[in-house]
Amino acid sequence: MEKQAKNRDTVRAWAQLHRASRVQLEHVEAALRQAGLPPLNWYDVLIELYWAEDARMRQYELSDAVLLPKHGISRLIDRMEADGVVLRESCETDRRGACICLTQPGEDLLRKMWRVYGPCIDATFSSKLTRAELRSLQKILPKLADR
Amino acid sequence: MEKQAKNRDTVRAWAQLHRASRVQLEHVEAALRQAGLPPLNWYDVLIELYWAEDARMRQYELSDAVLLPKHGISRLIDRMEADGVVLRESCETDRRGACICLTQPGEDLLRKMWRVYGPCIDATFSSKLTRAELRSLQKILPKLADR
DNA sequence: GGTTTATAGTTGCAAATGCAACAAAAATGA
DNA sequence: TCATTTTTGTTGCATTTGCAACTATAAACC
Repeated sequence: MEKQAKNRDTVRAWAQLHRASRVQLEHVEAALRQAGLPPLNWYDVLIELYWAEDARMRQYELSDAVLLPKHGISRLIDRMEADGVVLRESCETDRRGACICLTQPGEDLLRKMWRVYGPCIDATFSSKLTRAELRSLQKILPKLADR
Repeated sequence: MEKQAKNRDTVRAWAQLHRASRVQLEHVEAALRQAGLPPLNWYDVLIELYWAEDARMRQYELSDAVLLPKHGISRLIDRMEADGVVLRESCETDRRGACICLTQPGEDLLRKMWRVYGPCIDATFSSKLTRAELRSLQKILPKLADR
């Protein structure tokens, strides 16, 4: 189990990848919570909408962008809509689903979250890496990131 | 928001890190589920016990090793004990908690899971990286992995 | 057109997770 | 020794997630 000499390095890198991700995310989630802000996946949705044309996207697009299954998105949007940061607007070209729209309060929240999130990335991530290491990660990680 | 030119690369690497981890984990979890096996955190606990002296650990040690809060471990062990793969044995030197012991069925399950897990790492992880990239990750990621 | 298949999204129910409060034992320290 | 604080673990409750079944619309195929 994980002991064959030849795979050993591989498994170590694998484990480090997930540990690094978890550790980093824990920091951010803790910071957001402490600031009385919603969890990170709200940010993920908000920023996607912010980047999208007309600040609107279909749920299946969000689902793809933030790596959440469709029913996960459905309920996440329920909560966010109840909070007023997004809006479901009926879609003319496809009556099966709605367009999810970013509201002004949503954009405000996005900014408020970034003021906590951004510094957190600096403190726990970029400050621990050299420029070269950062570039290296940027080259390697995308290879592991497509589904 | 994430737009300042100077931080841009940083944020991209940050995002890739988490995306890579998520994508990879999804593959493994899906494979395990399809094989009718328990989720990955069972494996994490089992392998830690397997590596431990006398195949036994305290819950706080597991908590630290697998990055799960103590109440998370407590309940995870509940489930695993109910399944017979670990055992809570009273601890002589500290009557507050028990020692978690790996059972024979637990070791069997560990092997069964590895037969799915291992090949999965090859297929979705190592096969996408060169030796040099692997070494690079091994050097960089640990810097991001301590709490 | 009409039938079949695929896609988008919702919902019920069970399982897992997070948070806070709690209990009990151990360590600290006056 | 006795009171205080820390550590270890459990439990109740609310929130979130996962899975499967379902509805409704759209697309594809005769």
